[in-house]
Amino acid sequence: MNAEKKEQIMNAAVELFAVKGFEGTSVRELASKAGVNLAMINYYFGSKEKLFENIVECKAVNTREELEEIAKDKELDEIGKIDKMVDNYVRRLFCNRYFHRVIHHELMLNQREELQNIIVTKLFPNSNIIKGVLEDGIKKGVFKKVDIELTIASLVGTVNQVLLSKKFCNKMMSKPENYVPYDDEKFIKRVSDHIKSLMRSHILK
Amino acid sequence: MNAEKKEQIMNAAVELFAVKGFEGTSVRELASKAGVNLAMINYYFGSKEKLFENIVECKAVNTREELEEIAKDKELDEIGKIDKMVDNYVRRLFCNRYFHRVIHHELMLNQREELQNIIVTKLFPNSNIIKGVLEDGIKKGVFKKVDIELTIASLVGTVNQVLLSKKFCNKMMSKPENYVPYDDEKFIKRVSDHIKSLMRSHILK
DNA sequence: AAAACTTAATTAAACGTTTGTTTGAATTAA
DNA sequence: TTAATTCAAACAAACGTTTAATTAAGTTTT
Repeated sequence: MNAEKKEQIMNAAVELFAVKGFEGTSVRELASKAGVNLAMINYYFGSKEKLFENIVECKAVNTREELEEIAKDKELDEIGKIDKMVDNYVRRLFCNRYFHRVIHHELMLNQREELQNIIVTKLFPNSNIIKGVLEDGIKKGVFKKVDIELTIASLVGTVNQVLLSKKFCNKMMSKPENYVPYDDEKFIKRVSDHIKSLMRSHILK
Repeated sequence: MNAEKKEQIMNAAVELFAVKGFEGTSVRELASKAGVNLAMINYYFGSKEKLFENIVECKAVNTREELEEIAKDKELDEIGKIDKMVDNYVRRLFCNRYFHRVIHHELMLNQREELQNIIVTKLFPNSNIIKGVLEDGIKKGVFKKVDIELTIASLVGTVNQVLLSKKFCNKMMSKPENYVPYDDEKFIKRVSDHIKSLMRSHILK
């Protein structure tokens, strides 16, 4: 197995799936972008759908560990943990925005049951860690008794909102149409700062 | 032109596009669901893509007027306006969740430039009205000097987050897999209340 | 009011492409 | 020599769209 060529195909696929969707991407276009022969995709992955599953399995970097480390850090208080998790989460999503789009795209559709289950079981533990920190803070009396689940939805949803539509994002931010906000370090900080401030005022007593 | 049959086709299309995506829906499946002959779709709309454009033009109910009425209401103070707008927005999106999914889906993809422009020009004025209220509140000194654009992103993003993936939503809310939260009046109120509380603590001095 | 005519709506069948996938020969690597 | 890789070509199936024939509805003429 040529691991390098497999990588090439997967990278091309992530970008195409993100921009055109799974159904909107043909294997010919995909092969062309990856610079490999059409038949190589089925040779390596078995089918277009198996390629998709392979991508989700591979590219879902183990983010749980990073978050768990923050959750266990005894040098941080509850709000400090939330701050650090937000920074971590925003940065990671901005970096892997193509992959994240693919995931989000797939979650929206009710196709490919199998794939949905893989995604949910990979994503769920992450939000569970944040949930734990919120619960701790409430128990200790440093956080208000907020709606924990929806607080997480606000956190995740805010990032998604700016991440998922460049056009709408630029219009809202009064940036030119061709501006790419996702590589702009200042913009990442702006989003991070906003969410942290939003969370602080919402949960801090 | 048989307006009733046109409606049938559009309604079937919205639901299918929402669940399977535009590319993932075949005109045969669509015709079958709408209970019309395959050729009727091109007879009435010209093409599958024109049908899509037609849906966006037709179904985008003029929500601007409702929001503008709230914005102009002299009986309400700034935070009262925000409260009412949130209620209005959440309820409307939950009611038209299929259509909203289609819009969101299309905004994510960078296909069909024409269609994207239609959508953005229809959606943009809405967020601009909310923006106006936030600016007024800040000018009057009753609101904190928050990041206005990202505050709107949080508002919209929170609703989207619970609206766009039933599976993830149910998992997060510890509901059974087959539960449909979007018709549950209690759930709508819960989301509304959360966002209002989030906004109040974030923007109120 | 009936018949003749005209236009609109509906249909099954077929159109040419494109789709994902497979094949079997050619090439490369071990 | 053997096995793994690469490739052009072909596969059947599904795609969006069009066609030409038929039915229904509406209008005009007798």
